[in-house]
Amino acid sequence: MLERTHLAIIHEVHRLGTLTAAARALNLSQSALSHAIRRLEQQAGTALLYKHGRRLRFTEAGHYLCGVAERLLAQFDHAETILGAFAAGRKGSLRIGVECHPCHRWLVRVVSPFLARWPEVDIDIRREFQFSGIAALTQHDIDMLITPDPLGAAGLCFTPLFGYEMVLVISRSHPLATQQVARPADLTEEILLSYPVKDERLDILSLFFTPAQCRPRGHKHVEDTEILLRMVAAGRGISAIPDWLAAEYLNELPLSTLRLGEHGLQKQLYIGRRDKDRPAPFIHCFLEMAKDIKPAPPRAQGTGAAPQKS
Amino acid sequence: MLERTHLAIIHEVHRLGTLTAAARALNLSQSALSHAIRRLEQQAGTALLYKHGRRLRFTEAGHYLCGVAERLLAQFDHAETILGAFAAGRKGSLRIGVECHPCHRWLVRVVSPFLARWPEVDIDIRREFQFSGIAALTQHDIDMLITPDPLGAAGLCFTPLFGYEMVLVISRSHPLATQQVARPADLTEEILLSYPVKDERLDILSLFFTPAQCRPRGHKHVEDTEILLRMVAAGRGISAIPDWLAAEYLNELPLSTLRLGEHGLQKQLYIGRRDKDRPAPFIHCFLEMAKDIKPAPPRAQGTGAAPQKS
DNA sequence: ATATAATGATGAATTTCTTTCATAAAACCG
DNA sequence: CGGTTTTATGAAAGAAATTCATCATTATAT
Repeated sequence: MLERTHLAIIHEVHRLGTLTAAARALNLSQSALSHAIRRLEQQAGTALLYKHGRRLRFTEAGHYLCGVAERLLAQFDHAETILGAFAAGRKGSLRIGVECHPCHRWLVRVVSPFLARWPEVDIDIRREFQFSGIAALTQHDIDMLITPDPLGAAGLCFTPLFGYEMVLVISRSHPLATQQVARPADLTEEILLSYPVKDERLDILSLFFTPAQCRPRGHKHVEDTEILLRMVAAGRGISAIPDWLAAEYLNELPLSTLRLGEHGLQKQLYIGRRDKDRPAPFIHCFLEMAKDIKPAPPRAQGTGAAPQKS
Repeated sequence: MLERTHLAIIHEVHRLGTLTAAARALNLSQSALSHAIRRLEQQAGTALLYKHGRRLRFTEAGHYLCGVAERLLAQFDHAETILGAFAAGRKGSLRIGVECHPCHRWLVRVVSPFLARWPEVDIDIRREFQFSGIAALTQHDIDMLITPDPLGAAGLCFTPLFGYEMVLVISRSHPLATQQVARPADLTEEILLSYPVKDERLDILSLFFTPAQCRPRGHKHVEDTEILLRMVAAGRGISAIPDWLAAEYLNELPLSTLRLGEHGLQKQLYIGRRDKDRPAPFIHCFLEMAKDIKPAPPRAQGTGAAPQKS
């Protein structure tokens, strides 16, 4: 079997001209190389070197192997370099699961500086999970999960990122626009617009309507935040989004925000990872950077995570 | 050090899913693979596999190595195939030295069928040598030498190919054209046209003029046979070429041929090779094919090697 | 020419590395 | 739960590579 060591020997003999020099370069004895070449020749069934004077010359087969050696050794070296980058934690991939649809804009602001700092790390953001984000994290389908619902699961740990309040957004021309607080009973004739997520994962349903044992008249899924809010502004429905996201659009669109119930629908965003396996350094770094970046965009600095009253 | 065996193990584990199956495929025990992977991981400084249930899954680094393995193993396999072709004597290169300028046309007729029969053998024909063809053969610069002058040298053996006679070619309108035999003294006013070869390698000089202690009036070098003979036909000079080569042109050009001296200048073409190293099968084959093909071209079949009388 | 240095080849002894064996631990399945 | 499948591990055995000592050959210098 042709091995890497054989290629290394062939290569050094070619480079340095003599067995003795090649042996020095490889930290081996001349005898070791001589034996190794002889073994290889026997296995290959063909001579690779022949004596010319007291030097060695390559046969055709040997010359061919020389070329192979040069190419393959370079690939081995490269592979080991990359492996070293993996080992040093410089290289890797970070698969981030996001169970919080409107978080996209915030996430982009975390990811950009991260990618600059870790040029060898690939980021992959996933929003769809076969079962749940928690399961995906446990099963190594993702490496981090950003979620407002840190369901306890063995081997996972969650770090809080920031608190926020889910607020109701309605058109500024809506009859309720003058109110501060919305109650479920006020909204039974409305069309609810939401991201395309299962009902049980919509807080406005599970934490607002369902406890009051009522539902909105209709429910439509909208993928894009911008479109969703334009539909709300046009009076085509109502929606519930984080306060900081609403703040971004209040100047641009004719919208009003109302608190959902007496105390508001307070939420907290968490970032979770597997506790068991010692995380790569860049995972730690991502966590730190995520904690530092608040949801408010730069132009609205100072708004912070404080609930936004309508 | 990353070795081929490591790549093979990684590859099989990836292909078959379990260590046990991979071990079967590699004719090793499951334990051997487990130890080998563990050693590799320690050297690399990073995990490559981790347990998921009772199966194994690849880490990112492991996945990367998987890709490397696929590429490199294919290259190893290919290299071994080629090496096998070298060993079996199917592949190689045949560097043929030719010390007989006019032999080119004959050589082409040997090489063509040879190349068809040995598709993996490269042929290289060389006419220029640093010192001599014999030296080139001895020093492994060429593998075979076609020469009319088989100077004995240790470790070489020569096989006769065919005999021929060097004949004088002159214009049909030359005063001597009616003669059968030319003598040196008849030609002292002529211009000798020859291939660009050192004087001592020109038989007409060393074996015809010099013994008679005379020389032609002039001597010019011409590279191409066709041009050389057209110049002769035009009365611009005389030349000496093999009888079989002259025969090819007698119908096309107004030439006459004369015997050089009483008994003619009889020559024999030999093919030489190094005796010491057991030759590759295709070298043997080339030798056999060369022996079978006579200098007369197909359209003049039957002329054979018999000396051609003018 | 002859001595000297350089180089490769070789066989036996040694060392190192790999592989196996036996067994444990964990996980899946009915 | 018990049986089966799968990986992990330590010790022993086996295989393979390496070294040591030495010889043969060739080139170089005296």
